[in-house]
Amino acid sequence: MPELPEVQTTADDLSRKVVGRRIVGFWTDWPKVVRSPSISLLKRKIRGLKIESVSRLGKNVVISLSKGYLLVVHQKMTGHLMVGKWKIQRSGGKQEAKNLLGGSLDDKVNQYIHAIFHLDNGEMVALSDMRKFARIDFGKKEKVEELLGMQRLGPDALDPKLTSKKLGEIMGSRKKSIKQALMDPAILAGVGNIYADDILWASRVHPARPANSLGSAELGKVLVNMRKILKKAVRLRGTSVGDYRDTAGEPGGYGRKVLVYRKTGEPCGRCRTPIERIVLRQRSAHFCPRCQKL
DNA sequence: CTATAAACCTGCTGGC
DNA sequence: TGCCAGCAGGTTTATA
Repeated sequence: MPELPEVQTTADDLSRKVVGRRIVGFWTDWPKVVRSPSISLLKRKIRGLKIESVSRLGKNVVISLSKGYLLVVHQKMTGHLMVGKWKIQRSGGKQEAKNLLGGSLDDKVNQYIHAIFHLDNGEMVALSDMRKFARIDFGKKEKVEELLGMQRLGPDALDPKLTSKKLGEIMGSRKKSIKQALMDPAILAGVGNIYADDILWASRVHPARPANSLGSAELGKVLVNMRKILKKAVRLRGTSVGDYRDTAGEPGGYGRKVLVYRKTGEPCGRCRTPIERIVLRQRSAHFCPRCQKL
């Protein structure tokens, strides 16, 4: 599941691999993947635009194009962008993307390719997404930014301007649990289930604590651990607990470093107490019942 | 305004 | 072995 570190890895890879290239075509077999505008408009307007830069905002991959256009991809749960060369084959009602470059871009990933941007050097940027939740927005910079603004995105989790005072302001009025608040993109952008559990474990804060019940010292710890853990995960090129892959189809390295996520019953790394799992608003949360008191 | 639930999807797991 | 309910989770949309 791509969270901030996975999306950062994707954006960095794309920066290295496709900046300077021109987009010459677009293909999809899943019309819903394009949220805005219409597919025909996207196909017509994107042709010939040059990729100028790639960055990340929250969990969005933001691709700046020439002539003031912007392409925003949200990979949601199982989506990942890859760079390579594929051939789309149709057999019966099924179509299959076959990788022509070899390497780690195996068939398991390729069979879920639902959108392809063709580049002027013959390479492609492909969006593989088993569960078809990913979404693409395209348009003039102002228009897409307005669209992103509609999400009322909170500050980015790695925004250097985010102080513990500001975090206190954001959390102080929230009655929902600290874990839900950390994961709510309208409050804070970039943190998902895996890192939220690890950040709270490192901060010794119980995930079900109301956000507005945390003291300033606790919020300070949450901020420090959030930065430490997210930056470490970026260095390790993300987590592959689910089926996240980088743009070359390789898994991330944080998976082996996960502290508590999906470690129910395993000993806590600090006190050996078995890790517990609870359900918070239909989502699982993992924590140490001894280190993280309510 | 806040908060919650359902919807979007499909592969995998576990129970029978 | 096969079927099927239930689970996984980021975000949007609908509802209270």
